[in-house]
Amino acid sequence: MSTDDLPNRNAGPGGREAAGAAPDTVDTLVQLSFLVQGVLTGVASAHDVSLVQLRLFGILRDRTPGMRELAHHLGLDKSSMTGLVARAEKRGLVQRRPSPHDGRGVLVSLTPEGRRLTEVGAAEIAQRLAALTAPLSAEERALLRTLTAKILPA
Amino acid sequence: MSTDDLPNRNAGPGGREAAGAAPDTVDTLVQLSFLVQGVLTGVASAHDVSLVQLRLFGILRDRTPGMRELAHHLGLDKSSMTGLVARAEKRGLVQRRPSPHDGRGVLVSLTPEGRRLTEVGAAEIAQRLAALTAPLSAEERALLRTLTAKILPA
DNA sequence: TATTGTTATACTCTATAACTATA
DNA sequence: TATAGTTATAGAGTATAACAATA
Repeated sequence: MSTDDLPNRNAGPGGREAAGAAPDTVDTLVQLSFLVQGVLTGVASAHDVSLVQLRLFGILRDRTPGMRELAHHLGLDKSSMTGLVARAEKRGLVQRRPSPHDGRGVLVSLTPEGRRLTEVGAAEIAQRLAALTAPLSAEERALLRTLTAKILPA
Repeated sequence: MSTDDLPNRNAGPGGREAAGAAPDTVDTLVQLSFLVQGVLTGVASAHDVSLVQLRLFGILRDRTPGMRELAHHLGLDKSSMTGLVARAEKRGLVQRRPSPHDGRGVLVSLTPEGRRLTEVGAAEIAQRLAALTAPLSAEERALLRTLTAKILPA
């Protein structure tokens, strides 16, 4: 949550000279990312789940993947999925069922309660982030989308 | 790292109608935050430290705080600091010394090696994030800073 | 043999509660 | 009493390596 994170301190590579110089683009991106992640984490913990759990549920909104695919989506090792899914399952938020096509595989899906939590969480995130961008006009928001789209991977 | 995170799926509150509609501002912010955090985490783990450790070092660049102040900066409980600092200390990256003014307190500071790692890490982050914004013109970057400044807390 | 998933193990990170020692 | 910090404990999250079952 703190804002004085890593890059900068008026002495980075490339060198900002003036003492009271405006924060550069890199700083801006870092601070914005912490702000947004703080919102995401806050919503997750308001529902007693971690951000990774919430991301897991988000993936399951329109998919019923196996552990391997899930691990890939989350950027985790497959062995990490076992516990993650097991904890969510124990709380009745997801369910694990044997794959009909592959005797080795399981298919993970949201329970009704898990889906409810997911939708509520998504709505809260959307609402809180919309509030964050409230200072921007519609034109400025459009501009922000355009600029960000040039940065995000295709 | 996955991009299909929480908000949206063409069915959020406020409702995007068209099927192939452009991603909205909220989505954009979430994706951007994950992209940036991925860069930060990647740089940290390239040096075998966590992002929290790297943030800790960043704070210590121009301060010699006590555990309590450190915990406040990182948004952690003071009891969490003990292990965090102890692990960094064991690796020779920070040092803990008794406060001269308060018999109960300790002052945490970077070792020369810790400072080296911090500067290298900050430079790598700046470099990688600059690369990320390379598709933007100087004017566009300035615009991005302006827009973001309206979102970030004063 | 290759793949899917789990288990065993070990570590980091985090919080709560209880404690020590100063103030 | 109040504050700074640590310790004890518990749990989540993560990875590596070894394993079982199936393909």
